[in-house]
Amino acid sequence: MQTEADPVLDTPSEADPRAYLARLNPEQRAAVEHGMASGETAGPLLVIAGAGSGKTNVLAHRVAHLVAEGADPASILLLTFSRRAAEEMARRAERIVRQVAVGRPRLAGAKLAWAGTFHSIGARLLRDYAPRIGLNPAFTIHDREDAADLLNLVRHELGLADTGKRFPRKHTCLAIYSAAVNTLAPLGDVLQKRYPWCLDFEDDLKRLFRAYVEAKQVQHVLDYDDLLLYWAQMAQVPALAREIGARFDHILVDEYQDTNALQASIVRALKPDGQGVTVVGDDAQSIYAFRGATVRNILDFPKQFTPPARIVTLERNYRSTQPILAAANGVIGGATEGYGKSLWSERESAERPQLVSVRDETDQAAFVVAEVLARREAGIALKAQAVLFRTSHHSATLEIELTRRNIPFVKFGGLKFLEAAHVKDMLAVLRWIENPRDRVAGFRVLQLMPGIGPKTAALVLDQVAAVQDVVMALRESRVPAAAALAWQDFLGLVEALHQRELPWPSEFGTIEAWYAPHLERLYDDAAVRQGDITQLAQIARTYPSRQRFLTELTLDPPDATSDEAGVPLRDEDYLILSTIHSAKGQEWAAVTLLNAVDGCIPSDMATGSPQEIEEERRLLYVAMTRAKDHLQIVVPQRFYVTQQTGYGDRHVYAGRTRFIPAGMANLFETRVWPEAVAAQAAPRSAPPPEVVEVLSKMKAMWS
DNA sequence: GTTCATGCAGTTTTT
DNA sequence: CTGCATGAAC
Repeated sequence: MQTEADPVLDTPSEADPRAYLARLNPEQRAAVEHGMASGETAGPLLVIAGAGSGKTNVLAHRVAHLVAEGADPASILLLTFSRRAAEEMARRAERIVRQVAVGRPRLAGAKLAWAGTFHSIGARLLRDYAPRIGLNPAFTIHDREDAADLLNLVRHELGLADTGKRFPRKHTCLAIYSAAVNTLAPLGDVLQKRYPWCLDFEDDLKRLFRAYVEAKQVQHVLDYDDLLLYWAQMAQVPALAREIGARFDHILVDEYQDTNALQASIVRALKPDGQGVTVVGDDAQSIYAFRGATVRNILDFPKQFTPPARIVTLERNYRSTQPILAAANGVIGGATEGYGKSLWSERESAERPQLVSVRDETDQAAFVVAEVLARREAGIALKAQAVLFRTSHHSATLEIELTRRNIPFVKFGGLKFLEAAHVKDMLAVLRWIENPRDRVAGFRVLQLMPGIGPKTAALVLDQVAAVQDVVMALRESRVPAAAALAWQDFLGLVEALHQRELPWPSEFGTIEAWYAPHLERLYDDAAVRQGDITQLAQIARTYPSRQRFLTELTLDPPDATSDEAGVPLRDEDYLILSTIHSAKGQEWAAVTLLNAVDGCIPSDMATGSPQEIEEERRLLYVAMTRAKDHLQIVVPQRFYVTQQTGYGDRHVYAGRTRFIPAGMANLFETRVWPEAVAAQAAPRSAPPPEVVEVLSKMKAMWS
């Protein structure tokens, strides 16, 4: 995995303790030193950091500089978009501080205690302050699937499932709920704007959400949105806001363009005058509106304060060649609103980005494989190459081809390890032990046993919910005769776990042993799944406690999947496949973008409003600006319609993405692949027959 | 009450 | 292709 360039690593430690500042360009240095001249106070600061402009580096330097100049590292709150970004930032800042620390023991062991995502910091603060706001500090956290399951349970209890009309599905309900919470908008507005087909259900949805909130509270469960919402509510209480605000002298927020109204309100509540607040972002890279993020946060940030926040703009790009930037600037140039800026680079190159026409997705996959291998021959490791796409399934054909050709790859985005049923089973057991009121977890665990279905499970859970002593309640529960044997086994497990006979992580093994026969019975491919559980056990061992394991795994799940072989070893070379969203903040020597056609980018799911289309434009911009030296944009001419039998040839023709109109063609080198076939231009009715490697096999027989 | 077979509908991006 | 609801058989 490549991340943004890290000049710190390349520079030997110097004699001058502030030599690190000399490595920065004037704008970067202004951002790093803002508000730190003697007698000055650090007012609010907005850093508009174009793609590849050394944003991570500037933030890390600013944190380091703060510490070097006397700030307490424990009083610095660093909010990032992913935990990976937080770790990277902390690592760099601590490294710079160590360089300065010679003869200053206070600095030597400086650790950034409060660096993380909004959600993980929220979880930590809420555990701290839980007693003060009537929350149980042992709350468990529901991921999206769990939250949807709970909504579903509540929906059935309210009888909304059988109204005759088709009620929105559980994931849709959750999406609506989440949108309302994160944008701080009334339900009616959300429905009107984003879910007009659900308008008829407004009253039912309100009822559902009220019951959902109540259920979460009774069960001591928080969902993702609650981590922000409760934090924000806490910050609305003046005394608590002062107390929490005072813990942090400095608040720095990365990727500010992708924060939502709720997150902005938290920062504002903690630091109403903006003192000590630094936000960094790039409005041109705002790609999370679907999650409630609003580019208004960054556009309106300066004028929230009097006097307004200072703005520093970083336009010098250290990543890409000038021709790549020219093309990216061209794409974003069509945007309607934003902080005007134009990236420039001193990295000259004669190579323009390529626009490659291929016949269909099969040819696209073949093209990518050929080019990737050619570049590897030329000395560019697979890890330094990435294939990006708008939606997870766009890479399906390519994945098959890569597997067939034995080319290792890791895919980011899309299906998650934690969504596999057997992994969820194991986690549900742990969560239910941690929090016996967690009904979704209990419901799942109980139904693992043969003879126990929804009715019995619900009855048992009712009994457990009513009392303090869970083990006792379970022992007294009656289960059908068919389940008797499994039930005794289960009681043994629960008793052992509740008495904390086994310290973490050895209790994981106990649960694994209990689960093994159920796994065997429930799934045909138990062996493969057992492998995942072993992997989960490995992960479990790296956490100090069950609670930390559950919390951090939920908030920061492993995000890469490859094929069944599991994630390749660290020292192996592998190609990167990633959704554009998951590629944020990263860079590669060579980037190939798939399916650059209307319908894919912009996704035909997202052409409803001009704002949505603009977000798709920025998505293309983000993809293009990940490339350092080589950029290829592939345009398949037609797509075969899926779900037809055999060699059916129903297909649709697609046009090149509207964000690269004909007028921009001079910014690219246009190519057709494969070249020879283009000359014949013979239309075909079926995908090309696969060429079987017979010749080499013949030879191999005798070697 | 549980489990299994059948049919129908939906289908992006993620903390 | 998958998830979800429904109804029949255990």
